[in-house]
Parts: sequence; structure tokens; C-alpha cells
Amino acid sequence: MAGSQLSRLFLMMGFSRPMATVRVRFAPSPTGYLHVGGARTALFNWLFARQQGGVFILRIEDTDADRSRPELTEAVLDGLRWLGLNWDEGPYHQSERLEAYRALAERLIQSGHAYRCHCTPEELEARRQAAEQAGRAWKYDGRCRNLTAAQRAAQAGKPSAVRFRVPEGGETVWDDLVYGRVEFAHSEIEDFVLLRRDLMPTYHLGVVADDLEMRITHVIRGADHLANTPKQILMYNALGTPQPVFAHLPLILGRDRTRLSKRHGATSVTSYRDEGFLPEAFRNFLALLGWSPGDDTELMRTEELIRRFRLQQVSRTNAVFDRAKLEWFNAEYLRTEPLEKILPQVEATLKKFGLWREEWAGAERDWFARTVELLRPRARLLNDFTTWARAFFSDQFDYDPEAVKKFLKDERLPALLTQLAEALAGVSDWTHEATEAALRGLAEKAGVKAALLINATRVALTGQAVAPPLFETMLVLGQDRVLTRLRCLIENWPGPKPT
RNA sequence: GGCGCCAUGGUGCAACGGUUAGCACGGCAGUCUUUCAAGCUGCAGAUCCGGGUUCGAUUCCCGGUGGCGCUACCA
Repeated sequence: MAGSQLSRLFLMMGFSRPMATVRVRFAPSPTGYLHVGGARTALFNWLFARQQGGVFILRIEDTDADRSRPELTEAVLDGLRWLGLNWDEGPYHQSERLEAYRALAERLIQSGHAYRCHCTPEELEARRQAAEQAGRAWKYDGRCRNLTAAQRAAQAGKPSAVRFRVPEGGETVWDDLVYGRVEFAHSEIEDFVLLRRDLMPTYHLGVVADDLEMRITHVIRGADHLANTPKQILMYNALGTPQPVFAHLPLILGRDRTRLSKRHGATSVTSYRDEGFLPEAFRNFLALLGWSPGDDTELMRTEELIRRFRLQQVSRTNAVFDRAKLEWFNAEYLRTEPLEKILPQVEATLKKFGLWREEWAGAERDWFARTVELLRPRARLLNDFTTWARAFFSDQFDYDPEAVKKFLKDERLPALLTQLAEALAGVSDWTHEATEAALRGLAEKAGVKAALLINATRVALTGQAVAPPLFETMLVLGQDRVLTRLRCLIENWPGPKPT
């Protein structure tokens, strides 16, 4: 038979059994921007899909009309695009599939797995309060669970919600790819609402209907959904359909160990983009929040992440978001990525700050590349190119007060720098060697340390106390600029003047 | 409160019955140097507590404590 031949073929290829194509989804609700936790969930889904040759689906869960903001969908997509998490299907919108959810709810009523509940939200709230005041844990009391035919008929046509009929005894157990065996007693699960009285589906209905419809094989989502899982499994059982594999991800916390939120600073991943983080660095950092390849490897390009990622290796412990480490990753990528991959990103950053000049893409392309190469070992964020390294791309820059204080305090400097400008003006071949010889020669003649001149000149040329090695800096700035900036500093001397 | 999950230095991860408990970030010190990074060297710093099981527990079991999550006609 063809099937068994196929099985044998898979066995020969090293697969234990022929598996259906992996299909995973990221299903954000557009109630906010793409935050770090959501981005990590999306990343893990994406890594798994890419590794398995599967399909990564994007689904927008926008059934809460009060809280969903359509324009935020675009913000979420924006974040995913920045991170390079491309999706193969979608984005699907739940708001466009309302009929399907209503039909599924009806089907569950027909099969006896769900029922109409006529309790109003106000009544429910009152009973909940009463129970809590009496010190009892509230759970829907099942008032409408077993109405007689006559009672149902009396309510026919009136607004009602649809609730799932949770089995009375027993428990639901599943084998989570991350958390292992997890079980919940049915007695702990209330008859949850599937369809609201306004006919909008709740999360549970929408998720199960869509995961079924989209043939999702693996549900990879935050551990905050752990307690939702038995409800959904109950629905799969009621529908007589196989359930997907579940893999829950530990949560990402802020420094104070509470859930990451606005209080902890940047909450949207695009704000990290705006600060000048590289997407590949951010991805690498994110991948290591709750997962490790099992050894000490940390720097992993995307291909390696895809190759080594294992859901089974995902940790069960919540992780604290460590900004300092993220910055380290970024600095590392800034220094070590192939220059061609960095240049366009520096270009985009300069454009964003209005410092870009078109000739750097044309005639002065080499100059631009050399300059970025010179600067990048000391940069931590892309934005450093427009702030700290501004003087390399613009003649308009300020002297950092700290630099002035540190390196321009010697009263002899105005005179010395005047002589230095003269000496440098006389250099005919503008090379590292020639400029260095001119400066050191002057230092020796004047009887001062070369470092005094070097440090002061660095401030003159860059406005900063920290910059690349001076003679390399002179080279990329060129003779005219160097002389101009030296004279400019002397004329506008910000340090102590000779008495 | 109930239910669930988790617990290795400040942080992220290793060690899945036997290691002087490893790596990275961060911190500190030294080195290099033309400032600052980078690099190199070194230092400090952890198995939540208590019981078991075992020749032997970070590891397995139980209890406690703590943290987090859920507890909606939100997702």
C-alpha cells in the first residue's frame, strides 16, 4: 500500500513517522503595540516553522470591539517586519470570520456540549459579589446548565450567551512540550462563555475554531495561557477532532520581576528600532530569553538559531529582560557583522536624523565605508553615529563639556594648537604617518607630551573625549576640515585662557 | 482566597545522581594604549529552607517559603 511505502521511506530518511506539515501561528490582539513578550512568542513560532519547513501564520484576534484598535494592527506588523519575522499566510482577521464562530457554537449546542445562558452580566456580577463576600470562590453556578425544555422555550428569542458544558468529574491532562504533563481538574473549570450575548465570540471559541480551520499543528504561546488550555482541549474533544501539540513559553519580566510593561521603559519593539538596535542583535537576544542551545553558545546568527532551536529546550522559568545584555549584543553585532550589512542601516539612521548626503552613496561611497568601519568598534547603538559620532558626518557639532574639562584645561594649548595648525597646513601628503610626524615633531620641539596635543586635537575635531584614534580620524576628515576645526576651536576657545 | 506553574551568583543560561557547580552580561582590579571601546589577565558573587530516597543530591520525592500566572460575556 502506498501509505506504508511512504512510512518506510520516512523511516529510511530518519523520521519516526510521516508528519503532516508543521503549521504554527502568532495571534496577537491589536490592543497595543508589539511588545517584547509578543515578539519573543512570534520569534519562537517563526524559528520552529522555519526549522521544520513549516508554515508560519499571522492571525489578528480583534474580536473585542471595545479594546481593539485597527490602526494598531499595522503597528504589530511593523514590529514583525523589523524583526524579519515574515509570515506565510495571513494576516487573517477574526472579525471577518464571525459567522464561522457562531456556526461552531451552534454545533456545540446541538451536540449537547454547550447551552444558552440567560443570566445577565449584572445578575452574574451580583452573584459573584455575594459568593465572594461569603468567602466562597466564585465560579459560574450553572444556573442555566440544565434548563428543562419548557424553561428553554420560555426564554427562546431572548438574548443569551453560549456556555460550554464542562464535564462534571475527572480532569484534563496534556503533555506540554515545555511544561511536561499538566493537569487540571474539571471541578476547577467553570462553564466558560463561548459566544457573548452580543454574538461576538470569546477568545476560546475563536482560537479553537481558527486553529482547527487553519490546521494548526503546534500552539506555541505564552504561559499565561496554561490555564486556558484544558478548556480548549475540552472543546477539541467535544468536536471529536485531534488537538494540536501545546508548547507554552515562560513569561518575560521587567527588572522588578513583574510583567514587562510601560513602566519598564521601552515596551514596543519598534522603540528599540528607534533607539538604534539592529534587528539581528535583538533577535539573538530574544531567542536566549527562555531558551538556550544547551551549551554556552550565545552569539548565533539567524541561520544558526533556526538550526539549533528546540522547543524541548525551552525553559520553564520566567526570564528578566536585561537591557545591558541587549546592548552588549548590539555592540557585538555592530562590530562584527560584515560591513555591507551595517552600511545601509547607518545610512537609514543618518537619513532619519537629516545628516545623510547623497554623495556617500555615490562618489564618496568608499569614504563612507571607511568612516563607518572606523567608528563601529566604539558604537553601541546605530544612533551613536548621529550623536556621539556626529562630527564625522556634519560640520555642525558641539564640544562636549566633559571633553573640554578633561582635555582643554592646559593654558598653553591655544598657542600650541595654533602652531599645530600651521604645521599641519604644511603637510603636503595627507597620510597617517605625515600627520603623526608633524604633531609629534611639534610636541618634542615645544617640550610637551604628544598626548596633550593628541587629546586636545581630538576635542577640536570631534567635540568628544572619546573617538577613534586621532590620525585615522584626521585621515577621514581630510586636511581642510582638520585645519578649519583647529582654528575654529582656537577662536572660540572654551577652555581656560592663558593669563 | 482557590487552582496552576516555577525556584542555580544582580541578570540570562549550562551542569538532566558523582565537576574544585561551567559560560555570558553586568561589577571591580590589572594590562595594553593617544582618549574610549575592543582584546588579554585576575577578583568578588549562586544551587530558597526543611525533611526524605540514595554510597552520593543542584539534579528524584514530600512539606514549607517565595515569585509569577489564571481566576471576565479581555485576549
